[in-house]
Amino acid sequence: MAEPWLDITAALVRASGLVSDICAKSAAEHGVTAQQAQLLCVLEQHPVAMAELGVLMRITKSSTTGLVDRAQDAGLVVRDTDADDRRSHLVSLTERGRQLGGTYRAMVTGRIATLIADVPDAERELLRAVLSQVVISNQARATWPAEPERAA
Amino acid sequence: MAEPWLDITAALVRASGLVSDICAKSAAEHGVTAQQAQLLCVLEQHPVAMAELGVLMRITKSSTTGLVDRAQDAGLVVRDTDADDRRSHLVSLTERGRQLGGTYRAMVTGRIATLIADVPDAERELLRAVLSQVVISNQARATWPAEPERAA
DNA sequence: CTCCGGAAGTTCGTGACACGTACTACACTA
DNA sequence: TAGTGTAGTACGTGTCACGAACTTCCGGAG
Repeated sequence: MAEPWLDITAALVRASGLVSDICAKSAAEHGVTAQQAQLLCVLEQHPVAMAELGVLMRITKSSTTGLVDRAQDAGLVVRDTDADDRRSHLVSLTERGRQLGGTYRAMVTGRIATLIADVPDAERELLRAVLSQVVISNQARATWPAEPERAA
Repeated sequence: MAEPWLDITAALVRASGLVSDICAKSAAEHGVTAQQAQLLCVLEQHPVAMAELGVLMRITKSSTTGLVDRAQDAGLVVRDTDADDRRSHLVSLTERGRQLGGTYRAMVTGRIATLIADVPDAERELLRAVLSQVVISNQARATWPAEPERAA
């Protein structure tokens, strides 16, 4: 059968689904859901208050409560009361959550490397640069950690 | 604050989330869910049997039944018995489903055009070509229609 | 010091959507 | 005709999203 031709919208939407499926599959292989895996990524760098978590993940307060409840039940995160404000809780990773998040990210990274293995280095770097600029300019959710700005 | 540096995995995962959010928001503005919008896209070209729908959308038979039930209740699709095999149903779009699917895709297309408005044409074409090749090579779910192969 | 408005988070009810299991109706083959 | 397999549905379960209402706590004004 003839290979289909994809315009930019089709390419981006289908690529989005492909990457999303890789994340979901990798999460399932770690015994967690895609949402829990995202939570672990968001918490990777430092503890975050519940309200801020909801903002970062673009979900409501009640959804945040449920997601953190289930992650806590699974032993992946803990809630600590903020000493300065007893209304507020800080959510942080347990050792188990940190380790699982690490191996999850390694698995996703490996699968993405396989996905783009046939893309020449120059095109891959352009893909990286263009998508980076697009997600930064459009305030994409930070559901995968970034590195600090590196020297040129 | 310093702009973060994203490697290829971070860029792809965050871009995936961004595009997914555009689809979800556009679907909600049409009064449907993201899954229902995907269903309308899959059915856009021709009616599909239930079993094949599940395969195309990468969901189980029971999930397919539920999704089609809710879309049928919303007046977006109909089921027809296959004359050759009375076990089988073909699912097709209603006029309302076809129209809603069309305006949904136009809305997503417009938002994606805005997303990449600042990307130079040459880079945009390379992005399109690279992502197209990646999604075709990796059998991404066809949750957005393609055009038939066009003459060079 | 007291009171009020607002913040932080939880609870509850609801609905979508995913899965697996078991079932019914139907098709095909020996 | 009987046995095997297919197509789809019903049911139970769990996750995850939302909005409304609630409790606890904080900070500022009077």
